[in-house]
Amino acid sequence: MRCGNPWAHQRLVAEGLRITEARRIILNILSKTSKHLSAEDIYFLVRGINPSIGFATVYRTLDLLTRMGMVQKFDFGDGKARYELIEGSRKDAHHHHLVCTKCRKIVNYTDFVDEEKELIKKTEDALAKKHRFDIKSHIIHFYGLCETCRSEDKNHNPSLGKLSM
Amino acid sequence: MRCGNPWAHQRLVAEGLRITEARRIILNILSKTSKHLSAEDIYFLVRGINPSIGFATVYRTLDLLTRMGMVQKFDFGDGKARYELIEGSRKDAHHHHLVCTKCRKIVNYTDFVDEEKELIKKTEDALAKKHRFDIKSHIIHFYGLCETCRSEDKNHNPSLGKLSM
DNA sequence: CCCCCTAATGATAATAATTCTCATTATCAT
DNA sequence: ATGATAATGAGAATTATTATCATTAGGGGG
Ligand SMILES: [Mn+2]
Ligand SMILES: [Mn+2]
Ligand SMILES: [Zn+2]
Ligand SMILES: [Zn+2]
Repeated sequence: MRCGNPWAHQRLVAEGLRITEARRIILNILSKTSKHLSAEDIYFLVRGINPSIGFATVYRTLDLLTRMGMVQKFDFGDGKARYELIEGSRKDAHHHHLVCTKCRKIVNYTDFVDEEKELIKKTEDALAKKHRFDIKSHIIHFYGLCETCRSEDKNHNPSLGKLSM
Repeated sequence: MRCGNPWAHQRLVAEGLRITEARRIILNILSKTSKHLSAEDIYFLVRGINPSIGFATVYRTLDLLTRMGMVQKFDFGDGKARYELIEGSRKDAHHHHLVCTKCRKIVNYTDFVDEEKELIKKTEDALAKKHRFDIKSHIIHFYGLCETCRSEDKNHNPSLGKLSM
């Protein structure tokens, strides 16, 4: 059972879980992208490789990997969840997000993580002590308008746009 | 048209929107709590005050207030959105969240915002410049186990619990 | 205070994402 | 290779949220 991802393979085996084709394919897809794929996105990519794999299995697998802590599930404000493999499998490190509220573009950023990392760590420790939490992870999202959407807005901007119902 | 919230009242009027009973009630509910209410939670509270108000109006109002920037919509990982009034109406300031992934308890924290605020600001500025974004808001969530859930876990913890499918 | 325009609403149907069910299949320890 | 059973595929079911549309009520002008 050749698997492109020895790290992920081991984690599954360590939990007594089986290495199935669906899991292999999904892990491969996730490890090859830095995009933020929805379950449906992943389903279509999976079915391009093996059309016999079902949608439910994609959901089940994403949920499993999320519960195992190998995948992080995000909500960026459109109706659907997005998934991303966590460091350990892909080599690029933990990062935060910049989200355009208009066109839904998502930017991963790892800049400034030096200072940021330090403060996050400090905050985590202090919060853990103060609120008696065992902190496992965090999510940091900045929301705004990307360059494109910002300039588009400058033109036709009647106060606040279509706000009424 | 007495309204418990002059600030909110003005914002609505300024946009040419009507001050309806549903809006008044919902704004009042939101301004009286620091909980993280779902649309359904709010619907039941609303109907305790005026049972003739419909669920759709609750959704519409929450969406309107969110688009106006008076309410922030959150996803804490359970299937439903949660809503919180933004500073300006309630007097307590912007805050971040600590979420227990087991019992779903949510803690608002405003501790450490001094250092945090500074870094957030710095990060925002740097990101705005680097990625040409006009940043409007951010969300910071820490996930982990609260004290209760942590100690419960210590007892019966077969490796990783019910992980399989 | 009354009228009128129309934004806003209530009831309910419709959507869309996600989860569940159950018969069948495939993984893997033996 | 075989058996126990974890995992799957297909599709039904569930659930949160949104759309539709006839009716109501907010509020400016008289
Ligand atoms: Mn990312
Ligand atoms: Mn909060
Ligand atoms: Zn954009
Ligand atoms: Zn807890």
